[in-house]
Amino acid sequence: MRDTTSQDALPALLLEWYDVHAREMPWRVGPAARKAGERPDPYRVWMSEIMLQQTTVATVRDYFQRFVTRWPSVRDLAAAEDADVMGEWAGLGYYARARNLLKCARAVVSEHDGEFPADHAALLKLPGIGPYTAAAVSSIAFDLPHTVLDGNVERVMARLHDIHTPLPAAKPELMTKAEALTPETRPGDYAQAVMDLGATICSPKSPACGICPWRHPCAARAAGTQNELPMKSPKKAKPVRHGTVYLAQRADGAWLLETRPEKGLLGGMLGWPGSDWIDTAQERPQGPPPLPADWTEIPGEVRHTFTHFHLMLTVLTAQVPQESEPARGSFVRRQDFRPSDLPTVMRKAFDLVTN
DNA sequence: AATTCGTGGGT
DNA sequence: TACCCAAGAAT
Repeated sequence: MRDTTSQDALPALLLEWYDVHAREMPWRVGPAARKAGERPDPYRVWMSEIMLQQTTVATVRDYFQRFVTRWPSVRDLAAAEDADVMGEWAGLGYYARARNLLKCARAVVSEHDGEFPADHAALLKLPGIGPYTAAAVSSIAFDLPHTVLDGNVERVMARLHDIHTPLPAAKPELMTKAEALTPETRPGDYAQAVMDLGATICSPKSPACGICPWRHPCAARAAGTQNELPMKSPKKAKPVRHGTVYLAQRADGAWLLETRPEKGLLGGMLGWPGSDWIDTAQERPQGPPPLPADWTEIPGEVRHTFTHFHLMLTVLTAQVPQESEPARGSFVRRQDFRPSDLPTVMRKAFDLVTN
């Protein structure tokens, strides 16, 4: 039997589902409380959206709690030291987000009197806020009818309309479809509802079509193509790169660390001095050590995969005298050093040396 | 417009 | 093991 659901009925169907099945999150005001007039704190909504970029909810929860506990307001965050914010972000990845997080907080204080603008265009101008996040903050925090297009919405729209154009080429078309469905009433709940649907029902693998509020109007389900959508352009293979890092410990126990340059991989993060990382060289790149010492190679190596390459790191370590003068980096006393301040690949090197 | 930018968990 | 995937932005 052909579906007779009107397109106009889709938002209401989804909101009805969301009223019952909304996921609970520390930054979210649930549908019942929102109906009672409660609004989420724009600072917390913004913080969560930045953290959630390409990152799972499960991973974000703990980071979010630590950040808002340590910096409860945008003014607190704007006043923070760069190194403290980068250290707290360590392990979450995509470190440009942390650098822009600080820039954005400071811009909100200096240019917007410490209040996030509700205006979509004004949000777009802030560091680290792109089309998705501007729509998410304006809709979720201010209940304005803007359309979020994230990976969930792309998948839901591709299936709902049985669109076979591969991503990312399909994005404009998917955005048009998503905009056509965005309601004027409860746009904030609707935005969160589509994403919840994509995360819990219309999942990438084995979607639970039988319990989906949109199962009747879904074109992919009718065609049986839901498991193949969305189509994606083939991705390139990852090359292997090699490098060397040097872990020097001073007589008093201090470790030799350096803050990486602002731009590029792991920009602004703490790390061990070392060589450049280069593609499959026959000989391992060693570079010059940060200071002359009796360097010992640690058996085994650090293997780590980034977004676009695999890395194999040789780890060298040395005990050096108290009066050492390194050519690079500076010694950090043990009580000032938390391994959790390191990005994961650097923490792996530390673990290899200390375990 | 194609690349660059992390990480952990699931399969 | 290897690949996929997650509330993308900047360049």
